[in-house]
Amino acid sequence: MAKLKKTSANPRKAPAQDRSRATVDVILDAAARILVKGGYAAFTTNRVAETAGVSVGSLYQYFPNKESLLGELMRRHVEELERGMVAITADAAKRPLAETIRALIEDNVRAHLVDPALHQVLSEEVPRLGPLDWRIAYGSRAAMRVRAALETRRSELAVGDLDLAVYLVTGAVESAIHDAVADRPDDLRSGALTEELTRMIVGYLTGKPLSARRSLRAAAE
Amino acid sequence: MAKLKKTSANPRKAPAQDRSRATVDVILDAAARILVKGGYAAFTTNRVAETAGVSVGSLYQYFPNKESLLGELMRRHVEELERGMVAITADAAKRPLAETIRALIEDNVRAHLVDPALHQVLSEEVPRLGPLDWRIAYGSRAAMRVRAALETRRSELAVGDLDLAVYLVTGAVESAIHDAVADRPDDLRSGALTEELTRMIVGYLTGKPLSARRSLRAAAE
DNA sequence: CGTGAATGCGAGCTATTGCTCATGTTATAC
DNA sequence: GTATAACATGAGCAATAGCTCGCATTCACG
Repeated sequence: MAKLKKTSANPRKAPAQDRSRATVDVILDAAARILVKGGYAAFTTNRVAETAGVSVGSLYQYFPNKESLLGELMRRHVEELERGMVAITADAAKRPLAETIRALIEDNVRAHLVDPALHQVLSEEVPRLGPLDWRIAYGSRAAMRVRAALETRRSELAVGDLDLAVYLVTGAVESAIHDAVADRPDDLRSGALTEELTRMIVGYLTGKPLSARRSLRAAAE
Repeated sequence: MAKLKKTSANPRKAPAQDRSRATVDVILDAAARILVKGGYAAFTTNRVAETAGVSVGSLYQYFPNKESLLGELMRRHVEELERGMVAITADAAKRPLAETIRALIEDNVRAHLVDPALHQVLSEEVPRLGPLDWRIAYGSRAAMRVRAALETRRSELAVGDLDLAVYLVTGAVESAIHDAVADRPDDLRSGALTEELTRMIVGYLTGKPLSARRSLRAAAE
């Protein structure tokens, strides 16, 4: 294996014509398919090019190195993940806390059910890409949004250190849902996991058990 | 890179003399050091042998392939992780639920503070080793133990699906602590995270907020 | 058209890896 | 002391890997 030698920080050419934009897409599609099918071990630039039906040369015309391929794949994924969250946290001040939290969890579940296999490989098997890694960037941005949302309802909260609480809560939700994609897909789809998670989080944050949950759910719809 | 060709399921020789037992240890030590220092990318059999001060030949006398090196490293780590948990869950019937849960969390924190760097590389960067992977095996055994412990106090629980609850709770604890090793080491060491986690979990499981927590902690000591 | 730029090609270079094997050295058994 | 098994060595093989570069093809546009 030639050691990824940081090929002189090469910002490769951006596609200008339609033909090349299609090439870029076809390459990324192939990359995703390979990751899903064979994991990171199968992810070689030669194989990606072959699967995409283009030559390695073309691949390296738009991606300076193998790492950047992963980077772009991750970027696109995060974009999708963040869309919903922004909308929900923006409305936090107008709605009851429990409702916002349930909405966030539901949205997270929904996002994780889109191409779950790729999502999983990307976050479990792909080596860390340094401090610019999407997981870190996404995680901290998500935490900031949730923190801001919770702050609009500070009086309802029964936690001391809000930062710590946000850290705990976002981490728990993210990881529970993420793991459940592989381990408990039925509970994910049925909403059972959403239900329990919501109960756990709301109870923790407000200090009061969320018992009238059925009615709350009805009210939210 | 020669593709790990499952070298004919070779069970290598086990060390018989003291000299060779020392060799095995020195190899595993070097392997751990390399993983911690350079991550999985730096983990090559040649480098491990060199760092250990032995030849590759000697390495392959005791480990059939690179994978098995990781396997042994993981096995030793899990052994350490499980020791405390077994003791605590065994006593679950005799103690209040909240106390058992706090003890489990505290023990998990303690375990994660032993060689945290190695623990992290092992669980984040090392490729999955198939269905025999330690993470899966360990996770499901841990879940079984916790489930059995909770069952001895079923009447205090306010959850419907105990399996789901155990899944949620063990996952949340494990991942929160794991992430906190990297993100919030101070909260981990100060006990703040233990405190909040315990509150969250006990509240969720019993349906009652754990408010008199200070006194509970005092009683546990 | 024709010309330069954009795009595409793929053989093959260089580096490195996992692992073997022929050979040497040390311990144990008798 | 000698034979046998355990242990150790390290040059080097086979297999890839990431990536380059000289050249071919296609496009935009006058």
